[in-house]
Amino acid sequence: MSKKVQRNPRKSPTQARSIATVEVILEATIQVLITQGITYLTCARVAERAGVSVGSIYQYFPNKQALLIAVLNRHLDHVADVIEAVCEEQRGKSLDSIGLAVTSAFVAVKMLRPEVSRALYGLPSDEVTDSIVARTTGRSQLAISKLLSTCADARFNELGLVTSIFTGSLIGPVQLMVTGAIPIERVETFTHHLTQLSIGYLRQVSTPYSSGTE
Amino acid sequence: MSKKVQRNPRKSPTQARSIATVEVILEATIQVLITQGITYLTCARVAERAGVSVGSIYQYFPNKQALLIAVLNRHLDHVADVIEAVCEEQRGKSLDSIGLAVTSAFVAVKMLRPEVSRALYGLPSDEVTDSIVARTTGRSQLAISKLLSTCADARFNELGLVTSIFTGSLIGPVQLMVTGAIPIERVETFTHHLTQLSIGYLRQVSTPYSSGTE
Amino acid sequence: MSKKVQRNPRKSPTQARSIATVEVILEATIQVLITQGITYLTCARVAERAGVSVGSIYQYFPNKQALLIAVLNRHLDHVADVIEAVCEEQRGKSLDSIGLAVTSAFVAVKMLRPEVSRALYGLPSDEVTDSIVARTTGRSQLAISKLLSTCADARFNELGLVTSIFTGSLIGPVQLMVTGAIPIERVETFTHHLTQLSIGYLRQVSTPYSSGTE
Amino acid sequence: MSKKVQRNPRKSPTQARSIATVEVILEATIQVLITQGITYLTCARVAERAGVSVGSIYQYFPNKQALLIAVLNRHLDHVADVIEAVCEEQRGKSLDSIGLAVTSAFVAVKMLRPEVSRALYGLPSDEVTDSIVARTTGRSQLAISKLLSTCADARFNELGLVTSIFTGSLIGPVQLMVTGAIPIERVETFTHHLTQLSIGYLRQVSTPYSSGTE
DNA sequence: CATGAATGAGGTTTCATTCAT
DNA sequence: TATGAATGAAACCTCATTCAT
Repeated sequence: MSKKVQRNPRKSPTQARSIATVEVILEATIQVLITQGITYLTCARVAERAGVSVGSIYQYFPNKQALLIAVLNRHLDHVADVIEAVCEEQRGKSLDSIGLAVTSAFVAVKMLRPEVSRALYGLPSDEVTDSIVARTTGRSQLAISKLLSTCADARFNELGLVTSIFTGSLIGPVQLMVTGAIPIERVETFTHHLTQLSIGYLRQVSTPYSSGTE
Repeated sequence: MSKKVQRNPRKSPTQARSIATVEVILEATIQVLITQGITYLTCARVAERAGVSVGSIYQYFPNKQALLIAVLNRHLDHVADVIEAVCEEQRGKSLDSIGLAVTSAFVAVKMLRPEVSRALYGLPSDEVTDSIVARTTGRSQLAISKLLSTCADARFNELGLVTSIFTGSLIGPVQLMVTGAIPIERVETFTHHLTQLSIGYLRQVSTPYSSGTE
Repeated sequence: MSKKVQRNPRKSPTQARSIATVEVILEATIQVLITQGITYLTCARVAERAGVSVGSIYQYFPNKQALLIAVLNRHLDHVADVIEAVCEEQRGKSLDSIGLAVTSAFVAVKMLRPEVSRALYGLPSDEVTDSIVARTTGRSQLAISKLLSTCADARFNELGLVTSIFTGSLIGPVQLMVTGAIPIERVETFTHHLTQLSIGYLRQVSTPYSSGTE
Repeated sequence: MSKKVQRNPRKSPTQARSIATVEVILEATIQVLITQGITYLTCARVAERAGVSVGSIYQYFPNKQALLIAVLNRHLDHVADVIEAVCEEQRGKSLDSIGLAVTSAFVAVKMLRPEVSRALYGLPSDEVTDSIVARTTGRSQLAISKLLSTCADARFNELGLVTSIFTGSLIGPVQLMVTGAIPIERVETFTHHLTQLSIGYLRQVSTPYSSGTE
């Protein structure tokens, strides 16, 4: 962890066995993170959980941090992928439609494997993790920002700030849910409220607009 | 060195010095956290920064974890104190007043020393830190929940969920600001937007109500 | 060994206990080197031999290589010290006197603890050890070079080359003796021969010279 | 891939290829030694440099140490071969002729590939390498010793010691040259001086002798 | 009480060697 | 035979914690 920061996997896994091993290692990392926490995330434990030897970890990852980076990248890239997809799909739709779609998508993707989301939220921040978060958050915000500017029935000043607050406002509540502070059975109501939160906000900070007729 | 021949001090000087030392150590912990990050938070570094010996840390704290606990408790308790105070002050006021006051107070207290807030957000979560966060979040939510039920012009169903989402929705954006993702110079506009976010939400999920007529 | 090359001891040992510990560690390093060889020179073994814990080694040496560097520096600096001293003492003397004195001094200092000399000759060369050898060899050669130019009864062209070959010619035979290839009981005869070797050479490559009268 | 259908090769091609592979591996070992040093001499690096797989190394060498042994043996055996040859050729010649021939031969063979000589000088000594050095040095010394006893114009007491010092005195200066401490451009002058060194010595420790008269 | 030297468990990482394909 | 993925023993190094001074 740290000092010599190297980010690339040592060997690009070309063979089938290699790919499987990498997969197994990454999943084991997540499982250790979920069940024991970052404090107990050691190479030995990951290897044991993965059913491989420590050496195999180092065949594919230059150091322990690289494992975390890989896991985090995967998860957050997936989130950004989903957000980008929904943004693409919502181009030119109404404010209400956009608010609902983005909010639902975000909740859904984070609740797909809530323990994973939770474990990754709990990671200690450092320069590397921060930069990954910044990169993927950037992707989402860019997509959302572009989407908002295509909104059929609203125009936004302060587009950057609005996007930040919009996305930011989803994070906190979702964090409360993945950590169990809000009971998971209430996802439906929760999502409904969150949608109202975002739509309410977007309405407040936009000027209504009718594209064609008026 | 010399025999301790000191009588009748107002406060036991020992104790006064102790308190000062504890203070120095805690502040050093925060500084190391801010400047080097949790990865580099070692007892030796804290001692050096504090200008005391490692041994002295163990005079006042049973172990390293206790340092973090103390720092986190202090910070979050302070936040909860501020929230409780504002809740007390806002009893019976209007929804708009409450939304504005709570939001502003939260932003203000987190932005008092943004680097500290940032450093503490970045702490790895484990059972201990989670329980501290839960406890202090609980305090705030309880106060807010009670406050909302005194609101002069609105009534809330789902009070628990509303409180959770209300407070949760503040956390994300504030995190973006303390991490610098939203420029700090824009606190004013930011607070304004955040207020609109919360008030907008609270309106959506409440039923209007006029205390007088009925 | 290698990569992060750091050369300074972490802590300058000020207290008596510290100095003693450093001494014990250095001597243990030499002993392990002598009895087991560089292949088996591990921090654990040094610590065990020194009767301290591994941690104590790292209190005073940033890494394993630093241990070797310290030991090598000490030994070679001592050799250079001795050579410099004898050179000082021989200023202006005759070629025969100089040849005898320098040769004897070199043999004597290397044979003081032949096992140590042997162990250090056997160290794998790398950039760091090479630079230490270069530095201390440089000291000796500079001193000898200056000395030769004060010789009462001879003048040298090619002073640099002569100095190199003169000193170089001592190294090989001495190495044979410290490694046991030449029996140690024969030091006397050995030194005598070596003296003849050097004096013979110096005569061949110098022009006789009488300082005053002629 | 395709079935091996190859019949009646002159030499078993397998064997021919084997020999080539061994050669490639040994040369790769030398190259890694020269360019990276013993610290970085790993089987993986040798394999990469040789353009074969790690497994192939183990096809031909039982372990890593065997690689080094093979390389060292080859080099030092070649040196001994050359010395033996020159000794054979010089039988019965004069002291001057012998001194010149042996010295020149030694310098020449070590300077054939100075980087190789240098790299091998830098090997850490252990029982195995020491025994190889001892064996090959022994061969040279035996040859030289026999040669000296055939010298046309000189007789030596202490033949063993003289041989040791004679050969030993060549090693040091040559080491200075292969390491670059003496500039390589000066080989000519260097060899001349070294010859004077050895001849001078041999004269000093011998009694002149004229084969004819008695 | 304060100090900081000493400890050693535990984590990270390397790499010679094996073996299924 | 050749390959290179997998192994795991063993080395390095850190740092929370203790304790003699």
